[in-house]
Order: sequence, then structure tokens, then C-alpha cells
Amino acid sequence: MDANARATILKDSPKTSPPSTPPDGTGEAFHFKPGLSIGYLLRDCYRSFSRALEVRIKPYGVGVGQWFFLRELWEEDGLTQGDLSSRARMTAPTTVVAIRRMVVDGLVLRKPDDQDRRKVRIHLTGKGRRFRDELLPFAFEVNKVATEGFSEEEIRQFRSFVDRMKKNLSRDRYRSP
Amino acid sequence: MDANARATILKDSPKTSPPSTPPDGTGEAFHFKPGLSIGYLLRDCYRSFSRALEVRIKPYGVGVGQWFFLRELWEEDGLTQGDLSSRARMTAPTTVVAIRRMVVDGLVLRKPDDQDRRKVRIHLTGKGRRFRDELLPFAFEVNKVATEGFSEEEIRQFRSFVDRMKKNLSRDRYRSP
DNA sequence: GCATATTAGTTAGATATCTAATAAATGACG
DNA sequence: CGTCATTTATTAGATATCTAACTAATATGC
Repeated sequence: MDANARATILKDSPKTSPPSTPPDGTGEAFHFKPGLSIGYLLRDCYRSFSRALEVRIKPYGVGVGQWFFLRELWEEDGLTQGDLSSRARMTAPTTVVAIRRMVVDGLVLRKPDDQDRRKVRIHLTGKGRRFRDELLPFAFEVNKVATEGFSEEEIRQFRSFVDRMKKNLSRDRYRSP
Repeated sequence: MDANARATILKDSPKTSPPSTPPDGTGEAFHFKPGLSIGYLLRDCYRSFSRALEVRIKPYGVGVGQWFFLRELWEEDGLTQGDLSSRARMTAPTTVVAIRRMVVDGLVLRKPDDQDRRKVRIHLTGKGRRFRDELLPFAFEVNKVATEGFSEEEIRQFRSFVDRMKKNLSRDRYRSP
């Protein structure tokens, strides 16, 4: 079995019958194939990205759920859980379970803050620190694979597009009517 | 409380101390902030996208887990679960649980195929069909929000970038050493 | 200086997704 | 035509994520 050909069985089904949706003109005239919409493309792209990373770090017993926190701790050790949550852009409960797992796996230790006993500071263990040199290169590798055939300028543009889109969406203030 | 300001408590922490990572030159010289890497941007962008959709369809009792299947059924009714899996690009078990939920919610019915009794065909109910006119516009709306300020040409470029990246990554054949 | 509000973290429970193993129907072929 | 392989769907169990409700510690304001 092959890790990439397996997940989704795109059978390329020979389109037995034309789409049954009649051109009933219920408002939105242009109907594009769902699989080609930006949301789908983004989803697929992110999933491929995260899978490429996953297959590389899983052999070390690290999942993507821990990856984002590890990366932050490699940047700055001894962060509080709150800091970790915001930097990794995860909610507090997500951080709690990820940290719990990392403690069990011997990657980090939890130490209550002396000043403020509500806070818990997370410190890398030797193992957690060593993993930096082993695993961080994978981040670069995956980025390299993803951007194969992209010029520097294209990468810059891509970043800026994604960033703009993200900002557009985070400004979205939809309230149900 | 505000739906957008809540999830991630970006506290903008005043950077108490500089990153503790020493410039030890363990191979990768350039180290960029994790939050700015392409993987992070993609993740954030997709999450914002899917959240924007979620807040719109949740009031109708529909989750994003059902959305992708519904969109395919709105295109063509009576697909088998296998067809649905491949078109929505989900694995078979994901489809099973999503369909189960949709049956409970009265959006679809399951009918065994006459020719091949292994197959199960999924048919929209009246409710499921009516939801098309109510919910599909949200897809367009979210796309519109996401691409606000983008020129047609930029959208075209963006699509092509995401698509190329997705293809690069799905060609990735990493084997652990 | 105490009552109240805020902050930090946790627990509980839900959703969306995956992989691996299994069951049941069908197809292939000697 | 009977065994073996393939296909379709399902179950079982794991992971990553979320929201809502809670607890404990600290800060604030009269």
C-alpha cells in the first residue's frame, strides 16, 4: 500500500449521468463544481501539508497536535500555557491535552509559576530539546516540497494572498438573522 | 461575547525576553518565526474559512462534516457512499458517520442498490433538497468575504498557487529512513 | 479589607477526521 | 461450480480540535 494513494479513492468515476441538478435558476446562476471552490482547495492543500509533516514526525512518536507547541517551545522555553495557546493559536483546552500528552511522552515538564500560582510554565526536557535538531528540518523539507517550482516572487505572493484571505475572514462578523 | 474575538486569546504578550534559541547553527541557519511559515498560514486560513461557513450553517443544524456531502448530493442525487467518499474527498468511515448523522437529521435516506447489494445509494429527502436553496448561497457568501479586495486575476493566481502546492504535496513520497 | 470581577487552567462532552480490522457481496477462473 | 480475490460498507478505536461550564488564584474598587 502506498501512503499517498490510499486515503481518498478518487475513482475517476466515468460520470454515468449528468448532474441531476436542474438549471432551475434559484437565485445563484453560476454553479461551479464544489471540488473546485476555494474552500475545498484550501482544505485539500492544508491536509496534504499536514499529512506530509505527519508521516515524517510520527516515527518519532510526535503528532501534529504536539508539533505546533513544540515549535513555540523551541523558540522560547518556559512559556505559560496561556502564552503557548496564543502563540500556537490553539484554545486553552487543546493546549491542556497536548501538554498532558507531551508530559507523558517525556518531552516537557510542568512547573507552577512562583509569582502567580495560577500559571503553569512548560519546560522542555532534554529529549524535547534534542528533538528540535531532529524534527525541525522536516518543517523546512515540507515547505520545500510544497513550494517546488515556485519562484521566490510567487512564494511571496502566495503568502500575501493567504494572509489577506485570512484577515478578510477573521474580520467576518456574521450574525444569523 | 464575540464569535471572532473569542477562540484564540492573542494576548499580544509584550515579548518579555528574547527567544532563548541560541544561534547554534545546527544545520538550518535561517530560522523564521513558526507562526509565519506557510503551513501555519494555510492552517489559519482554512480554519477561518471553515468557521465562517460553520457559523452560517450551524443555525440550520448542519455541521461542516455534513456540508461537503450535501454539496455533492445537491449536484447529483442518489450517489453511492463510495462515490460520495471520493467526490467529497473523505475516507469511507468518515462518510459512514456523516451519512448516519444526516439520516438521523432527516436530510437523506439510504437505499440498497438493486443491482449490487453491497452498494448503498444516498437520496436527499425533501428537507435535504430544500436546504440547497437556503444553504448554498452561504458558500458563495463566504467565498466573497474571503476574496474581498482581490482582483479577478489575483483570485485566479491564488487558485493556481493552492492547486500547484496541493499537487506538489500529493506527489510527496516520503519514507522514513 | 472584604466582595466582586478577572484570569489561568481544567474538566466534560461534542465534532470531524483518520487508520486498521472486519463482514458481506460479487467477480474471476481453473 | 467452488475457492480465492476484490469491492463496498461498517465497526472499533485514535487524534486533534472545539465550546461551555467549572475551580482556584489574583486583582480591584469601594
